[in-house]
Amino acid sequence: MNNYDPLLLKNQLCFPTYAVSNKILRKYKPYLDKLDLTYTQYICMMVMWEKKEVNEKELCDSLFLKTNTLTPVIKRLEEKEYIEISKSKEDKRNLIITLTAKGIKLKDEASYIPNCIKNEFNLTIEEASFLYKILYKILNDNKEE
Amino acid sequence: MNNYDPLLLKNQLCFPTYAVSNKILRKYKPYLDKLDLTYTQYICMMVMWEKKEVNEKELCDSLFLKTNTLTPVIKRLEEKEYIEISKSKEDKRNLIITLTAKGIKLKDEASYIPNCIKNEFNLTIEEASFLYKILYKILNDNKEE
DNA sequence: CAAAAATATATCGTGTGCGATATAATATTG
DNA sequence: CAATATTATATCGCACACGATATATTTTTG
Repeated sequence: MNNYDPLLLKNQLCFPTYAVSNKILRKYKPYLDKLDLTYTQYICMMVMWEKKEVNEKELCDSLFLKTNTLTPVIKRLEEKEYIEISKSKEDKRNLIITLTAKGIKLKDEASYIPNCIKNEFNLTIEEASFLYKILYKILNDNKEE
Repeated sequence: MNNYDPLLLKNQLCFPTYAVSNKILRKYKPYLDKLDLTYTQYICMMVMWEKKEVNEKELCDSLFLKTNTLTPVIKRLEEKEYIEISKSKEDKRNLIITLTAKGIKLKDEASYIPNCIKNEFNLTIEEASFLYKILYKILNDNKEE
């Protein structure tokens, strides 16, 4: 009597997470295109707007990504002059990333985006806050790492 | 008194969705590597295990992806002989994708994966089922499309 | 204080995911 | 029934994300 098949797409929890993430990125794209930013560049800038100065490790930790992903991204942001990159004098392994004046200005141009995105989705406050809570529970759970 | 900044990473709902999706894909990778499958190939195979035969459009719709992503993926699955690709006779635009015997066998080899993945995450039944519900609400909501 | 371990970053190859665009086949419409 | 629109798929270039690996620097340890 046990017909439950865990390999059915509709019985998966991972798949809708992946599909929703893709859908969100597609929603962002037209807005970010106007600023000539990718989503990954955008979330890097969010960290920079908040911290003003970080090393690459801190940036990686904030975004749950690694240097093999972010090194090329911060190079592109440097080319666009939103950040500056330098080596730390105290610890020459560290890369110091600093927000530029142009980078600060970019925040104003991006400020309308969150509200636009919010309007693209029909979630109640309760749904949004539960979703937020559970996602961070997953993110901060380092079971078997 | 309004200090709420929507451009703070921690005030975003999109970011943890994206980060959790990445985290899930990283969890899958070692298991899927053993089968020489990527996650995208894996979810294609899930559709194939269920439907046995689909056209590319149905596959795209099932996975919320487009042909520019899936055409190369199904070519790789064909090279691995898990599926066969042919043109429909009734409508020559349609690509018919058929599960092979080798593809059917692969399901047995993959059957242990869902339980392994479940054990990597500490969610209660209630959390998982709420998360599932809300993710599909987002996926099936075609507001302004 | 020298050898070993740990840390921070860089580089490489692979496979997505994306919008834009092209093409061929079918359906619709005047 | 021919012109037009729609549909299904393919191709292109770009920017991730990923594990594996390499390198330089700092810290730890015997």
